[in-house]
Parts: sequence; C-alpha cells; structure tokens
Amino acid sequence: MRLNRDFYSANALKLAPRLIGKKLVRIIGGKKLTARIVETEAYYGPEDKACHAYRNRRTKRTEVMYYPGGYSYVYLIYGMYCCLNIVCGPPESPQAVLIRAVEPLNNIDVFMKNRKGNAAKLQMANLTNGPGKLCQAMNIDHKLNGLDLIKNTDLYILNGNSPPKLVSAPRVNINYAQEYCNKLWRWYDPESIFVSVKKKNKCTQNYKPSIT
DNA sequence: AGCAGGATCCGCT
DNA sequence: GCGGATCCTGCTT
Repeated sequence: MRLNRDFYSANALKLAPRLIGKKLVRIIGGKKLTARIVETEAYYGPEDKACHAYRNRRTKRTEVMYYPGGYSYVYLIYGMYCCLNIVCGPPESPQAVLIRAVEPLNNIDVFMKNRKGNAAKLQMANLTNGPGKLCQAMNIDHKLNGLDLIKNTDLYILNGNSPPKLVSAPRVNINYAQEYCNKLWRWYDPESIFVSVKKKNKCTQNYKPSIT
C-alpha cells in the first residue's frame, strides 16, 4: 500500500520519524528498485533557519515546498549531487523531510552499477549511506522534482514497519543555522549499517514516538 | 552580469 | 582529518 495524502500532511517533525521503515520505490529501465528508509531529517518551514524556505523564501527552486504533502523535492547540492526530500504538511506550509539513507532490498546489482567510483564496491553500506549516494544509486535527479508520490509511477513510497528502536540526533552539515543546528531533527534506525552518521554526541537520544 | 556559498562525496594522508 | 570537484541558486549591482 502506498502512503496516502493524510500521512504526508503531518508536519515535518512528525513525518520524519514515521518515514523510517517505509519503502522507497524507483522504477527505472523496466526495473523496480526498492529500498527501506533508515535515516531522515526534518526541515520545519519558515521558522527553521536550515530550511530552504526559511522566512517563507519562495523562489523557483523552493516553490514545490509550498505544494501539498506528498510531492517530491529534488535539488542539486554542491554542483554534483542530488538530494531527495518529501514535501509535507498542508498546502502553503513549506516543510519537507530529507531522505538521508536507505537500505537496498532488491536488484542490488543495479544500485551498484548506478554508483560511480570504487568506494561503493568496497563495502555494501557505501551504496546508499548518504543523501547524494542514495540518489545516485537509485537514479534520482532533478527530472523527478515536483512529482506527486501518491500517483506517480516512477517514484513512490510504500508502507512498511517501524524499527523496534529509533534514535533522534542533530542534523548534519547545517552549522550556519545557529540555534537550529542543535535541534534533534534527524532520526535513524540504530540497528542499520546504512545510517550515514552514527557518531553519538551529548544530544543524541532514544526517541519515543507520540500517539498524536 | 557577477559572485559567494552550499541539507555532499571521494581519494589521499 | 583534509581539500578539491563542480555548478546551480539566490542575492546584489
């Protein structure tokens, strides 16, 4: 079952932990690549200094963040890598969840072929343990920006089980975000070897999802 | 029209 | 641990 609009309409702080364990699906070249989401980060709209839509910044690039929950937001970073985000919350509320790491579940040979360089071959985890790496491995680029994941046939997310444990930690590489760089807005499955940054610091803690 | 900087990764030390 | 690759975005002029 695909996730529905209701699921994606939660705010980023709620959706990010809930996406752990869900299955990202990418259809490419007649093959279906499936991967379990193991690490996410929330970008919490106009108040969040690390968010592209901080202070309601609205440009050609950030426009999709104002779409209803459930659309894709893919952008280029450092001139060479793409990052996949899931737009969330109600329409006109520019929030998103960055998919930072996944675990390939099938067609591993295709993931491997899509990754460039030798590092990917050295160890399995290197295939998809980072936002740029997973986009490369699953052939996700700017052409997949602004898609409705509820209807689209090339990229979507299926339901899946939450892991037994979940950890929250500070987000990665947002040092410019001042007081927001210490928010525990990154979540990951501590049992997965595909998590990009597992180093614990004083902020890292176990996360208990709330019912509401 | 020009410029500074970035939600990253890789290879080398 | 470090620096280079590489180019789009957004802001300034």
